[in-house]
Amino acid sequence: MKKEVKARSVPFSQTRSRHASETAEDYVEAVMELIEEKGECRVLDLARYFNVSHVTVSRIVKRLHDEKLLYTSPYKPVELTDAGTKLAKKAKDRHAIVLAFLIALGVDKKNAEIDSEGIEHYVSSKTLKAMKNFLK
Amino acid sequence: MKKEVKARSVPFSQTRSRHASETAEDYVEAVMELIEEKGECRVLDLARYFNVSHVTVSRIVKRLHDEKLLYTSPYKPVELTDAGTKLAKKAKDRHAIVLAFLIALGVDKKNAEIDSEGIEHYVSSKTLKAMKNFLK
DNA sequence: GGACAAATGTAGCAATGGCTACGGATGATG
DNA sequence: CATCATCCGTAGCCATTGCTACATTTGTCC
Repeated sequence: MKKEVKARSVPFSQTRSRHASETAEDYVEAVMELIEEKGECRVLDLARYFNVSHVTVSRIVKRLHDEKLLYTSPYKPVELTDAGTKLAKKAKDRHAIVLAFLIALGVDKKNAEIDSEGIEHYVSSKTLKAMKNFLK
Repeated sequence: MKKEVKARSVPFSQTRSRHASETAEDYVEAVMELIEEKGECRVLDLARYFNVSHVTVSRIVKRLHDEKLLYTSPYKPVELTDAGTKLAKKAKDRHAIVLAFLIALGVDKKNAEIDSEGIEHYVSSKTLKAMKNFLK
C-alpha cells in the first residue's frame, strides 16, 4: 500500500519565477529610493546598492524594461514607469510594515532591517493585515 | 556634490548562493518529512512534493550528496546524513515556530502555511527568539 | 524467464543571476 | 577641442533551477 505524497502547500512554487518577481520588487523599490535620495538612479548606483557588478544590474534593468516596469535608454538614468511606481510603492509599504512589525516584536533594528528585506517577499495580504493589526 | 549610495543592509546578499542554501534546507526538510510519513523517500516523491520534474530533483539530490547532506545511490531511496538530519531538524523547528507564530498572530491556517514556507529562510535567530517569546 | 510499468538516469535546451575583460560614450577640466 | 575618468554596453564564461525526450534499471506478474 503506497501512501500518497502530499504536495507542498505553496502552489506552483516554481522557485525560478518566484525569485524573478522578488528581484523585480527589490529593483523598483531601490530605484524609487535612490531617486528620492539623490535625484536620479544610475546603473552604478544600483550596483553599489546591491553589491553586484554593473553588468548584472544592466541585464536586470533590461529585463525590467521589457516587463514595462522602468524606462531606460543607453547612458541615461533609470526611471520608473507607472506600473513600476505602483509596484515600488506597494513593495515599500510592505517593507516598512514588516520592519516596524519586527521592531515592535522586540527585534533589534539591525536584525529587523536584514530580516525584513527577506521576509517582505513572502508576506501575504492576510499576514500583512495581521501585522498592521498588531502595530495598533 | 554627489551623494554616496548606501549599500543595502543585507551584507553579501548574493542572491544565488542564498537561494542555494534555501533549496538545501527545503530538500532535507522534505526528505525527513517523507521518510517519517511513508518510510522512505524516492526521487519521485520529492518531485511530487515540490511540483517539479524528477530531473530537477535528481540534479539537486546529486548536489546535496556532494555537499554531504544526504546519501543517494542509483535507483535507491534518498536518506539523510548526520549533517543533513541536523539541518533538517533545525529547518523543521524553525518552520514550526514561524507557522505557530503566524497562527497566533491571527493569520488563517492556509495563509500561515504558505507564508511560513517562504519566511522561514529569512528569520534570524534574534527574530526567532522574539517569535518564541510572543508564543509564551 | 519474459514482458511491462514505474522509477531513475542522461542529454541537451532555456531563463536567471553571478562574474571578468574589454571597448565605446559622456562629461568635466584644462 | 583634447584628454581623462567615470559610466555603461557587449561578449562570453559559470552555476542554479526549470523543462522535454529518450534510455536504462528495477520489480512485479504471468
